[in-house]
Parts: sequence; structure tokens; C-alpha cells
Amino acid sequence: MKESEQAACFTIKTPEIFSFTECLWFLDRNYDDCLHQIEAQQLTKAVNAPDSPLLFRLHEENEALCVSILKGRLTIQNELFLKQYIRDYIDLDTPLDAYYRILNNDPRLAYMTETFKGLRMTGLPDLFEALVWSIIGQQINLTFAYRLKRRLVEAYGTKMQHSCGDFYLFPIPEILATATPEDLRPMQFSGNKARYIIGLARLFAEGRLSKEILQHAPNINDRLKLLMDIKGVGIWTANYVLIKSMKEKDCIPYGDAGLINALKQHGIVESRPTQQQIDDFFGRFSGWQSYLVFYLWRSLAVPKY
DNA sequence: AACCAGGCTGCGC
DNA sequence: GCGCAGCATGGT
Repeated sequence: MKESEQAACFTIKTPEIFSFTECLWFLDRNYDDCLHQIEAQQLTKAVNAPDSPLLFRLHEENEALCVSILKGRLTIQNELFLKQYIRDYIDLDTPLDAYYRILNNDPRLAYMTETFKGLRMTGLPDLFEALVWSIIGQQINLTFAYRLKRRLVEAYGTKMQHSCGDFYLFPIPEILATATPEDLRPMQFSGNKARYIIGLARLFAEGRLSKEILQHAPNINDRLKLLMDIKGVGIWTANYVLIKSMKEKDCIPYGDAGLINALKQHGIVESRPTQQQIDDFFGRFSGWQSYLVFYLWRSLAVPKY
């Protein structure tokens, strides 16, 4: 192997208040996610980088994240892209101390700063992927949602083969735009999910929606409206996507079954809370509302809560 | 077998 | 703007 190829790795210094274990745990959660593999505290994943697809592996060592490239060329441009991708993927750039101070002010939530210490928002930097995934997840349980995603990705995504297994890239809109609802029905997509997803792929393929377009919208309400004008995207999906893909600080996916369960389990709301009741509680967490939603989702996996 | 799941659309008010 | 039925599909 040539020296230049041996150098196909780099490190990223980890921030204060960071737990790689917590982040990996959330990414895994015992669900069958077809877009990454987590094993022995290592994450392996394929991404579409500007110069070529990359298969990378991430592990922690000496207060740094080590990124090694298993497949694909680590050009300068690809390295810049991957560095930023990882920073976005596990939200390395947000200092959490202010958030933890607010959590500690609420006796019902203070335990989170220890129990989930260092957990960072796991993002979906690819807007198209975030939208499709949220449509898949509407109104069905997560086990089934991950199964649907796997079928879609294996049928329309790009495979990267490696000695430790096959890794998939999420389907690009241009490919998915050629599918018909009849193609997706046998994979157990409902007719509506199939139509919504294909419509979305066409929107992206025709350049009528992109992350850039959304980023250029002047404010959060314009971004919500741009998203909710899409067939199949309601208030839940729009907020979910702004959290996961756009790092929006104060988004609440109203109606989210998991969120409401978590709020009930913490004694914060009664069943079937109104939007106003949820806003009243979240008001104190301005600047960290999205993060709080994320930590409440995390809490659902704790038996006590 | 009923009720639930990281909802949405279309309708009537 | 708000509430509600109807929908679609597997898990528990």
C-alpha cells in the first residue's frame, strides 16, 4: 500500500460534555438500521461525498474521534466534507453546559444530566433522507419503520461492498423518482406513503426543493411552510426534519406519540395535551427545545421512565 | 382481538 | 383556525 493511502484517516477532537457511548447507543437502540453498523464501540457508515462515495469507521481514542476510510478516496474535498458531516451527524459543535443548567432547574428532568450525560443530537444531514425517513415513520411503530427503510434502501440505494459486510447509501432522488407506487406496495408501503415518497423524490430531482432553498428561507415559519406545502408533510414531519436536518433549536413535533408518552411519564402533562399545554412547558427551554425533545425520546428507553 | 405506533388529508364548523 | 373521521399497515 502506498504511503498516501495509509494516511487515509484523521481525528476530530471531542468537545466538552460528550459521550460517544451515549451517541452510539441512541443511533443503535436495538433497531435494525440499514445505514450504519455499530459494533464494539465503532460506527461504520457509507456517505456520498463530493468526489466519491466513502465508507468510514469511527471510534474514540484519547479524547478524539478517529475516522478511518475503509473505501473511497480521501481527497481534500472529501475530507472537508466528511469532517463537517461527522460534526453535524453527532452535533459536536454545540456546547451543552447552558442546556444542562436549565435541565438541572427542573427536578423532574435533572437526572438527565447524569443519566444521559454527553448525549448529543444525532442528525440526518441529508434533507431528502430526513424527509423520506420521517414519512416512513408516520403512524407506524419503529420496528416496522426500520424494516420499510431497509427494503427501500436495498432496492434503490447504492451498495458499497466490504470485507465486513455490505453498506448502503441512501437512494438519491433521481432514482427514487422513477419508482411507482405499485413498486413500493409489495414492500408493504401503504399507498399514501408510496405516493408521498415518490412525490418528494420528484420534487428534489426537479430541483424544486433542496437544503439550500430551505436554508435561504428568512425564518423558521417560512421553512415550516415550505415543508408543509408538500403532500404528506404535516406539522410533525416538518418539525422533525428541521430538528434532524437543519439543527433548528426550538422545534416541537406536536402530536409525536413518543414525546407525549415521555411528558406523561415525567408527570408533566395529562393524556391528550393541547398544543398550548405543551408550549407552556417548553417555554422555559427556549433555545433548547429541540434538544429537550431529543432527550425525552431518549428517556423512553429507560425502564423507570 | 383490541389498541397502539416518532401522522396526514380533507372536511365541517 | 380547530376538531374529527377515515385511512393504511404491522406490532404487542
